Amino acid sequence: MTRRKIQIKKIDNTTARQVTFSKRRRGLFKKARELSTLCDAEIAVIVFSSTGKLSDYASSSMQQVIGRRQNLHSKNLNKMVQPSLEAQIDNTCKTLSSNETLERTHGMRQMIGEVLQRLNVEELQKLEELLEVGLSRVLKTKVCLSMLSLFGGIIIER
Amino acid sequence: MTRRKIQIKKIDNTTARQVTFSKRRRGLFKKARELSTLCDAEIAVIVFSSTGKLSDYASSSMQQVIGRRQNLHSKNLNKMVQPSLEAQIDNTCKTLSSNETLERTHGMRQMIGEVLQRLNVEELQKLEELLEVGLSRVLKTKVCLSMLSLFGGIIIER
DNA sequence: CTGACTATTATTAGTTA
DNA sequence: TTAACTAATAATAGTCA
Repeated sequence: MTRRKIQIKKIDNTTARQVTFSKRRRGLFKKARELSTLCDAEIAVIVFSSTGKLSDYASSSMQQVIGRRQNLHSKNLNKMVQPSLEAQIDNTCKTLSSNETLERTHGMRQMIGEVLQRLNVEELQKLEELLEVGLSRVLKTKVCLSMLSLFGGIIIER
Repeated sequence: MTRRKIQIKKIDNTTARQVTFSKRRRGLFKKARELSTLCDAEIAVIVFSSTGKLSDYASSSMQQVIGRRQNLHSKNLNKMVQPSLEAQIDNTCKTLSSNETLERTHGMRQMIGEVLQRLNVEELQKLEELLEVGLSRVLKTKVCLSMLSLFGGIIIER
């Protein structure tokens, strides 16, 4: 597309491929950012490199769709002052089960977004272990189906 | 960026904004496709227009990340020959609760992907209603926390 | 590897049909 | 409206430090 026109197929040379990956990924994110700003659109871009490394762009309201917090890249990730995991879970449970006025699905989705914004990776892993131990097989099945339903619903509604 | 350089801020004129949206969205998807092909990367791009309409691009392995089936756009979506919703759920439950060798989390994630690929939008909505009725509030809380944990885990691991 | 350079191609803003 | 056209800007493949 410049010194020479190239054809769009996998670049064999590993080094060249990595360089192109970096350049074009930056370009892709820039385009996404511009489109979002110019047209008031919400955009999420998720990229896995061939070595499995994840990077992403998300306009503000899409942060929760890709399940990450605005400040995930902060060096101070684990040093932030925040309530304990237990307190956060407890608070989430209380909010979930007491707020009768929230439409259920909407409330759940919002909750997912809100809590994701407060938990970091390590905490999510602890939470997962916690559930791992506590859930019966029957419950797991229901959980899975619920996830399926809701996770599907978040994205698929169109 | 052509007849004139523009500055990147929301385009006021509605018509112009819509036109630009269409053009640039196509450009964004093309860039994503090229990056995926050239560099063997897995990419998902999710776009909501300002009016809320969803469109997306996903390289093959990312189809399940954005929760849609390869043939979602098929006109024959609802005419496909497939087992009843009840049979699918039943089968999913059996698989989930009988396969002892599947590592739990991995199994769940795989299941989500697999089932999403078989259910269509209407079926997901029916499934959601079904769960709506059946789940107690306590279970809902656990379901939400599980989703949080697993949904977070899918994306956040890096 | 990483960043800067630039000749060229690709994208697109504004225009016209 | 929607589509095609181009002049002009933007992105980038290849190169070099």
